[in-house]
Amino acid sequence: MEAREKIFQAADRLFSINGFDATTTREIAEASNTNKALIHYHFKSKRGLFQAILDRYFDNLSETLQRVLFKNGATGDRLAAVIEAYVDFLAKNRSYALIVQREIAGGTGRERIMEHMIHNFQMIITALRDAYPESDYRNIDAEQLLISFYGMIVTYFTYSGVIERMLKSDPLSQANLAKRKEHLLMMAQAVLKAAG
Amino acid sequence: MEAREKIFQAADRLFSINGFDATTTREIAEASNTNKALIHYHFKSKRGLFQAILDRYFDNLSETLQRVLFKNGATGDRLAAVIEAYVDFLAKNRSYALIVQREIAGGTGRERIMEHMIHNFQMIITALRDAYPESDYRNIDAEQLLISFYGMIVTYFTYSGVIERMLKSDPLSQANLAKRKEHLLMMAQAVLKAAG
Amino acid sequence: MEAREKIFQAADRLFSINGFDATTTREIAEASNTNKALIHYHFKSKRGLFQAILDRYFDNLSETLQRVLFKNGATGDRLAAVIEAYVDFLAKNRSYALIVQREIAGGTGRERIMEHMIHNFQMIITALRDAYPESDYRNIDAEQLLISFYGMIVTYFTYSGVIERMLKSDPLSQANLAKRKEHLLMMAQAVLKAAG
Amino acid sequence: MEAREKIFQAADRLFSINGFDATTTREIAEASNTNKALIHYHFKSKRGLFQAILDRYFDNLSETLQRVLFKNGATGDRLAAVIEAYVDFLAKNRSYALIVQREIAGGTGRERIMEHMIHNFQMIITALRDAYPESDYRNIDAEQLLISFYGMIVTYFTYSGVIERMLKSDPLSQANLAKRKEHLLMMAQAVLKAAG
DNA sequence: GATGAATGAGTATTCATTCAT
DNA sequence: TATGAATGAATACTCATTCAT
Repeated sequence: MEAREKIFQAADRLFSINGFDATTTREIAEASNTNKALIHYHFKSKRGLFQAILDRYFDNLSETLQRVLFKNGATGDRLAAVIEAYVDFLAKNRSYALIVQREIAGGTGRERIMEHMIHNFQMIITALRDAYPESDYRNIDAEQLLISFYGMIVTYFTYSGVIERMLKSDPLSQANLAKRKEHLLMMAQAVLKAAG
Repeated sequence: MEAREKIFQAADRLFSINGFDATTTREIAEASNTNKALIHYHFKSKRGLFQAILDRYFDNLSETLQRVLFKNGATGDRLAAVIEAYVDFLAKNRSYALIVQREIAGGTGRERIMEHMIHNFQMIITALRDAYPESDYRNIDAEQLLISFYGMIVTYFTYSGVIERMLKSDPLSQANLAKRKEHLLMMAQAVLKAAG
Repeated sequence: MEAREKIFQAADRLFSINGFDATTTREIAEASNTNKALIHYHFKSKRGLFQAILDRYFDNLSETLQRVLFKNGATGDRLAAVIEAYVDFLAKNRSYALIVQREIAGGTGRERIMEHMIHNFQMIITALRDAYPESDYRNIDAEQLLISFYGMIVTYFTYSGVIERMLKSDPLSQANLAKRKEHLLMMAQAVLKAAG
Repeated sequence: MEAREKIFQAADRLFSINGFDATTTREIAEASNTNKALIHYHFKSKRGLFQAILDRYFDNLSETLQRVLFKNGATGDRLAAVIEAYVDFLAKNRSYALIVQREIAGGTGRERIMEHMIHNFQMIITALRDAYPESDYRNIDAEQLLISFYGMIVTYFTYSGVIERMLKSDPLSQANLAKRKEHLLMMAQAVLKAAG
């Protein structure tokens, strides 16, 4: 593997475990078997490296969402598809949720993350609204619903440490992920039925 | 106000804004109109100060939950009461959610927070289960439900920056908080109805 | 015991073990079951406390030497008496040698110690010279001899850690001290005989 | 000169003058025309720098002793050779005696120094014993003799401040060093004669 | 691309000392 | 006498970044 990519991956892992501030360039250099100066050669600065990591995640996530959102289908189907896609994305990109969760709470990278976030959220809302005639689910407040489902999904990953102790098994195992998805879909059906 | 308490409050504010690592003892000393040495005199270390802040929050939260959980009432009523109490607690203690969210993602203080968290979660689950005869809501998976509602509630506060831009108004205003509560109660009713 | 004396003794012990710089007023306060402010009340400053300890030692040592030096007797007897008295003094005041050895090598207290030292040395030389007619031991260089015997005596105490490992028994036991004295007296006789 | 060596030499000088604790990294950085961070880059820590200095001294001393000890010759010649070599070493390495004297009295670095010391002492004893038939000097206690001569030699250097005032001339001048050596050799002859 | 050396600015922490009571 | 609280100055050490090769 190229040095640039080795640095990238070591940093991704360390940032997700210890956060941006608590991760040092020396640690990244050691973990990637390179040296501090090379990090600056490839990424200009520690923050530049961090941004590169975030950008890659957001590119992948946007792409994933777009692929899923603009298929035709009923509101319920679209909602289900987004839920599944989001869960799969977070399961595959373990570091993403941890990094974002920390950074959104405050920090230098907050603004950039918020922009991505808002962009994605609005894309989702547009897609969902687009799927149902105003008349059908007039009681549904799309923003509130989005926050709720986003919260339900993402919390499962950011609190996986706590959840592991509650469930007494790995929350990210195939079985437990399937169970979580099932629960989320049940929630979606329940709310649509109630609002219909 | 005593110096100890001035330090405590300044630190609480700064930690919640910038996180533990990005907050310096110099900043805390300046913000509290004291000096760095006094922080160590009263709290032994920067981390000791952080723990003192967390401990106070967890004491308050535990007390709040206990007051609300063990009133009599139907399952739905208890669930509604917990939701309201949690939202109120987070609204009153703005820093808490931000601090915990960051720390739970990883870092030196994670273990201690996780213990508190699990303790509270199990207390809630026990109280809810205790409220409904096994037969009534046999389809409800209490752990999944807890994660979901916890996620719905807490995300509203930790993502308040994003939400503010979506709603184009302050998510923590009385009006918006009331709206959020209403939504959460609607979700609770929907899921209970679906599972009943 | 009075607080003043408790501080004095705790400080004597700690200074001799770790040296002046490496001993903190907090340690002294804890070891003496008092508090830092009281040290300053009784001794003005950390250095004042140190000086008080040194002064007490030098007072005792001067007195001891004076008692022994100005008895009548032959040169050899006087030399033997000084050797014995010095060894006994160092054996009884374990901290003294350690403190002086460190301080004489350099440090803020050096000047004061050197003054005491020179005063004692000159007193000894005067007494020894006074004891023998210029003609008897005209080959003896009193200063050189003094340095030699002082070195032989004091090194046994300051290097007691090393010596313990060489002898495989406690250098400060009665038996070993007696052996050391015997050796020193043998050295004294040898040199006087050679110079006579 | 390289920065590493500049730091090394400045530190050697400062440690010998003021001791380990009273010497600050800032002083070392200034005296060596470098900066504090570079000290840690090259020596990991202040103590690491100190150890490096000690290690170099002990390497040189061991080598010096070995060169001198295992030449053939009578007991008296070997003793004389060791005395001369030791005096020359201390005269050339002014800092060594001061640093060791202080550290041997106690502190964090004591153990390491004691090990070197014991190693050298045992090497000397072995060499001396090896040089005389058991029968010749059966009254000589080699350990006591070693302590005595070590004390006579080293004290001349560690107390050079006091001695200067007594002699009223520089104890480290060529003339005074020669005089000291002469005295030490006289002592050696006297004791061998007495014990023979 | 890669790397050892170098650096200014910063960190948490500790210190002896003082003050008010 | 005794003590808890307070403080300015200092400490060892670490950091991200730059530079020369």
